[in-house]
Amino acid sequence: MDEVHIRTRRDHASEIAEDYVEAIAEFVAVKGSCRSVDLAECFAVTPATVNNTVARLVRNGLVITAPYQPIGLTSKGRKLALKCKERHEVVNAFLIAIGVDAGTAAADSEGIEHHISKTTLAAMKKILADGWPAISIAIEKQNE
Amino acid sequence: MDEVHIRTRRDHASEIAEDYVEAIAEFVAVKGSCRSVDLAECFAVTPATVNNTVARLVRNGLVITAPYQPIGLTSKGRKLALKCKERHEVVNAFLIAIGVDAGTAAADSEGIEHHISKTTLAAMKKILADGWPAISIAIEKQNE
DNA sequence: TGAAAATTTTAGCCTTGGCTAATTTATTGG
DNA sequence: CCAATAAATTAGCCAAGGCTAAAATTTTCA
Repeated sequence: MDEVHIRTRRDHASEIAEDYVEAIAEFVAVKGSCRSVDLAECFAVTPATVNNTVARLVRNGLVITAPYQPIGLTSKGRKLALKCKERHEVVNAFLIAIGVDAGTAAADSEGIEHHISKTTLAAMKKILADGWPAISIAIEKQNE
Repeated sequence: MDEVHIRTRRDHASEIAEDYVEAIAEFVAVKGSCRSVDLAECFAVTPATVNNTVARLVRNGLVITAPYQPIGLTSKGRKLALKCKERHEVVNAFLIAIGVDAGTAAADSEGIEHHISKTTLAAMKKILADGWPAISIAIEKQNE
């Protein structure tokens, strides 16, 4: 059991980092640059919190910025952002595929994405690409 | 976007509480009582951390205990534990159903469970009970 | 241009959830 | 029964991630 919870804790430590790089990449892509005020609005936190968090991400080598300047990603940050974006989109699409409404899917995928392993992500992608796996319950029920 | 992240933060704040009540319920069920040492081993944290966390859960009305005594749940705690256990089991079973191996399913469901809304949980349960959406339609058609 | 507005930063505070080390209390075996 | 061991608590530390309030900087527009 331990290893499981150790991973969960590790996942959590990187959740905010992942959310930030994903958002920064998005703002840069959509409006050309990313500012503190954008992230504050996006995450519903104060500018002070953004400043604090961005400083940590700079220390971690994910983000580059300078005082009163826009916020950008390092190549490491861009790489992470890309991975997260893809994973996020897969989870979102998958939730919709299993019948969850778009609004709920968007909300849930935001929380879920950070806890999806490579294996589970692959399983979701496979289903999105190839359809459902071998039929079990439904047909068995029908055949009873 | 904001509301989504506000919910994610709220979810996270209750994650550890949920994990603890779930574990406490499990220890009580399996071995009759729950001690600090059980939780420390379960979550791979030090006894000091367990003490600290349990004190918080007591403040929050989920847990009852006394110095050097076993750790139990309040009725509020039991109710939460039950809800979490069921949700956890659904997520786990669902991951296995989509083709994820049991070990990965166990690990991923641990992190995912806290971010699953009622709606998504219902979608997973429906699939576990009735089979895949597209297949169901196919069978319905066959039965026409 | 220069004053008001917006943005960013700083300082100082808080809770959560970790840790170690030392102490206290219970438990167990000789 | 009491000493050794195990378990639990306490004290004090830390980083993450929030906040407010005030100061500094940049931007905007009259």
